[in-house]
Amino acid sequence: MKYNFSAIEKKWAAKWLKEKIYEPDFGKSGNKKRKFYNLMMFPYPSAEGLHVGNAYAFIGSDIYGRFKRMQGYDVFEPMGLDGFGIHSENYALKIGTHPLKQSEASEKRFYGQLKNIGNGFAWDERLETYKPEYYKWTQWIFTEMWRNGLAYRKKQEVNWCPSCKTVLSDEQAEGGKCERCASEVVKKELEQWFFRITKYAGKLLKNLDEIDWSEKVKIAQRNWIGKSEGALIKFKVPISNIKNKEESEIYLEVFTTRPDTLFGATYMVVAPEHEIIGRLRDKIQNNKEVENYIFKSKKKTTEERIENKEKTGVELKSIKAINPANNEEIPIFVADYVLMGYGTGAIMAVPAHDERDFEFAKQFQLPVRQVVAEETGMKREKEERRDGVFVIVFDPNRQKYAAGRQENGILRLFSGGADTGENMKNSALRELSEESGLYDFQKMDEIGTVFAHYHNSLRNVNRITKAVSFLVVLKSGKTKPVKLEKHEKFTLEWTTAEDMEKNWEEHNKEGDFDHWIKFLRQSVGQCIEFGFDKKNDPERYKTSAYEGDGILVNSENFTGMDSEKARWKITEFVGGKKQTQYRLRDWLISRQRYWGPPIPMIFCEKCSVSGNGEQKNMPGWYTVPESELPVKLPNILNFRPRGTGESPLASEKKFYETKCPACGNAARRETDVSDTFLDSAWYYIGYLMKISNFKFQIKDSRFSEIARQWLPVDAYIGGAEHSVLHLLYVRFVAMALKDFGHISFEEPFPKFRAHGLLVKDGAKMSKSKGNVVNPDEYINKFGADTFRMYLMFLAPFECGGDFRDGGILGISRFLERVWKIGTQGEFSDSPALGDTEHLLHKTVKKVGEDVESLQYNTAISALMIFLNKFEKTKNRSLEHFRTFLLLLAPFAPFVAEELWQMTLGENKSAGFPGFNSIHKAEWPSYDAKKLEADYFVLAIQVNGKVRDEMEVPKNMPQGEIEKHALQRERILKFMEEKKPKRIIFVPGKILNIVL
RNA sequence: GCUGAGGUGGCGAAAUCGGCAGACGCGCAAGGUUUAGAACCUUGUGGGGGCAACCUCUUGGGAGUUCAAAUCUCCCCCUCAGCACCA
Repeated sequence: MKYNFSAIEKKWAAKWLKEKIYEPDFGKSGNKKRKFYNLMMFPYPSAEGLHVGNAYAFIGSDIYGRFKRMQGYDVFEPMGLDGFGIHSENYALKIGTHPLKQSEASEKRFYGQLKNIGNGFAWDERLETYKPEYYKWTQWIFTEMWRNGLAYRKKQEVNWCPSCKTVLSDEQAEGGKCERCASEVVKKELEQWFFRITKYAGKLLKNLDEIDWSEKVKIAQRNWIGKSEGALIKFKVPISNIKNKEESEIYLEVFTTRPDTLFGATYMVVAPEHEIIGRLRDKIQNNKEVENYIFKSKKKTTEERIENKEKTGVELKSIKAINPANNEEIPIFVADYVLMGYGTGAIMAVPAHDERDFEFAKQFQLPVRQVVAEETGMKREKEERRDGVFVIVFDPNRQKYAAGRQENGILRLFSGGADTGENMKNSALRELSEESGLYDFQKMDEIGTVFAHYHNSLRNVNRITKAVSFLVVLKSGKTKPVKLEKHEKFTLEWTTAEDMEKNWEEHNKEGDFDHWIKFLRQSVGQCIEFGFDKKNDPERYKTSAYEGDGILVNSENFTGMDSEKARWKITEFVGGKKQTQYRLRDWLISRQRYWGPPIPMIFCEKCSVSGNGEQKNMPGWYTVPESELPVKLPNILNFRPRGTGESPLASEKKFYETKCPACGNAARRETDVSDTFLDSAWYYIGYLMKISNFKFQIKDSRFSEIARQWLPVDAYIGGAEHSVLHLLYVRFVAMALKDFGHISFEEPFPKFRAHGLLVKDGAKMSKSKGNVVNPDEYINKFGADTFRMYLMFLAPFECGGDFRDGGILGISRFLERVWKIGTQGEFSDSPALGDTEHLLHKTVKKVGEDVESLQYNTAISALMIFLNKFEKTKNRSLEHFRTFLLLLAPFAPFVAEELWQMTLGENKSAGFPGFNSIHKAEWPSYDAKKLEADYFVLAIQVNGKVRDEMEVPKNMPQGEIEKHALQRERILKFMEEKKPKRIIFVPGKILNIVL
């Protein structure tokens, strides 16, 4: 009999559907099985048909579901179409049809394809997000958000996609490109609807620690939420010549994570959109220049901002701010490296300890004041506290640096203890002259301070030195006689920066020279910037800000304090307050498009004027009463996006004209539709409502009983590309619904796994490359079973795989062989057990464990290994084969079912009522005692190299094994008559004889 | 630049509480079968050396720990993915 996969697949698909073997036993009495909600991300029907990437994800998820079903769970594996939204609409526009008509075609096409991949879908519960009975509840969720203060309208600069002609959320405009069509996103000021997802930022972040998700998705969400802790600090901006006294006390508030660096704040920066600019317009001397700058920076596209990171800005002349720490007057700039959307839109700039501020300060020649000193070297016990100055000397004529060469070859910097009361600078110069004889200087600069831990070998003591460094540039190389103390034995030497660094690095045990290396590098950097050093590479010796923690300097009473401790102390000192800031912004929910659920809101002009409305701060706005939901999307002909910032519905008088629910006067419906991601933010609940064709309501007690039984989802599998889109929104909506009292859980997916990306010949599949795999083609040619197994055999499911045509033949051969052995193979009444039995038990264990951890590739390999052995077995056991079929069933459901039924034999009438599908059969178990054979092959090593192998009975004691091993000819040869020094024995694996 | 993942035969990949590297499959080669081809079956298949038994080298590169390293530690190189002035 030939393996006719298409006939087999057709037959069983129909039978399974008829017998409803994949329909769970919802809420029926007597259902004692544990439930298992196995969910996969439903597709959006935007293109020609089901993408092979979808098929890959669905098959991988289905294998897990089938495994769970065989383990005795009542598995619910629903499927539907996410057909509302821009992607489906864009596709309809592209091929020139109406989205409504297109959706009918897509349904046919997608469901047809989905039925061919061999998944155990519960088809009765399928749903489509664009059906009114579904989007009624999408709209209801919007009204609930509104009623609970989580939906609001606000005018704000938003992301606008000129190609899709609509606004986008931050999540959908990552990297300045539209998530859908990859067009450049521009900024536009528009009034829009938002969901207050930021209210849940803390919970969204915190719960991540408790849910079992792929780590990379958790990391992506953590980064996106972007928590940082810091302080809000107010800077006074004194304004003179103002008559109104209140007006003269203006404050500029900043958010900072480093209040400990406040004494180093030498200027401030506000974002171009900051309100203070408009407010002080008259007071800004150069307001024309400022306005010009603001205009230019607004015109910059995101791409320009990313590509050209050079800092630009303009000072707000004639107004100043007061640093509250030291009452110093500091300038204020407007610069677009400060973003309005984060913190307060204004910063205190600490160029010494922030890389961006440092860059800006260099460009505008603003003072850089160090206030945190790094600790270098290694902390030791019993350290002597010292103060010291260190000098780096550069001679522009020689283009070389000076150091003292000690007798032990180590170069040292000219240095000395800083005597109390003596001016640091003078002390440094005095030491330099005494030790080197140099005296003719043209420039001297303080480089910086560090706290250096090191061991002083001369005196054999450990030290912690507050080390201040200076750079001295010579006018000439003239010298006078040196005055050295007894212990100072060294001579002046001119050397290159590179040699000096190399010298220290060679001797740099435990970081003893770290501070000198740091001083040198910063000094060379300065010398290059001043134009003295013309030889060294500016890139290599680039100066930079120190952003780490350390010990405070130049900070009045806080000097000497740990920077971490000083954060809160200084905040307190200046009357600031602690603040937790998130990067996450509110979810922009409205879209100026046609194909989506109309936002169910009504605006009444009259109520707005008189200040009436459902929400105090938003007069004139009313929700559509629940009894009137859904607000149906009208079937209009002119559905093309306008690009005016308004939806096509805004031209439909019949649609938008309505009456105010409060006062009864003429009012206008909202004409924007909601974001597609809201449709998919609750679909896992929708599948359960579909049981009653949406007659259950989310608030319904009958529904909550079903929901209690079936939610949350037990296993969710999908693509990592939705890490911060769908997967964040869906968690937020669940949290909100829980707080409103509609559901009892706050995390909808306690377990989520991201599958890998399927590529073709090493490249991402894309239409432009023409390397898109059409699943139908392969299913027609090889059958769904082969196709499924091939996809899963490529690589670990969570890594993705590379689709190469050649490999599919391997699986095709494998299933042909399974078929052959099942239909033509002879089974014995008195089967030989032995090795085959051991291997079978091993295979049951391996396949079960691998499927549980989604390592399908190695599970399939184990099945192949078993088949290879089974083919060679003489008296085959039918029971063995049928156990093998059970293991194969999740991967190749059709052929496994066919052979299972075929080999049922007399069991066919063994009292099973109805249809006894393999997919409802029990997953086999293994006997731990039968996992191992009675003997094993031991590798014998001599000095770690394998030299021989020996068959050893399972229970032979170590002593006896050694005795045998040491008698073997090959081993004796490699031992060369030496005595073993040590023998290492790893049971079942290795015996290593060390000579 | 930052973060995450990764680098193993001609290819997809196995092996990670350190214990025989390359399982399984593709491809390739030889043989069988066939009028011929396809399909199928058998055997072989990391590199170098040797008629052979066998020896030797090999997990991106370099050092280290160990009886033993793809696996642990340090340094460096490369690839992919995500983020990108987040104060």
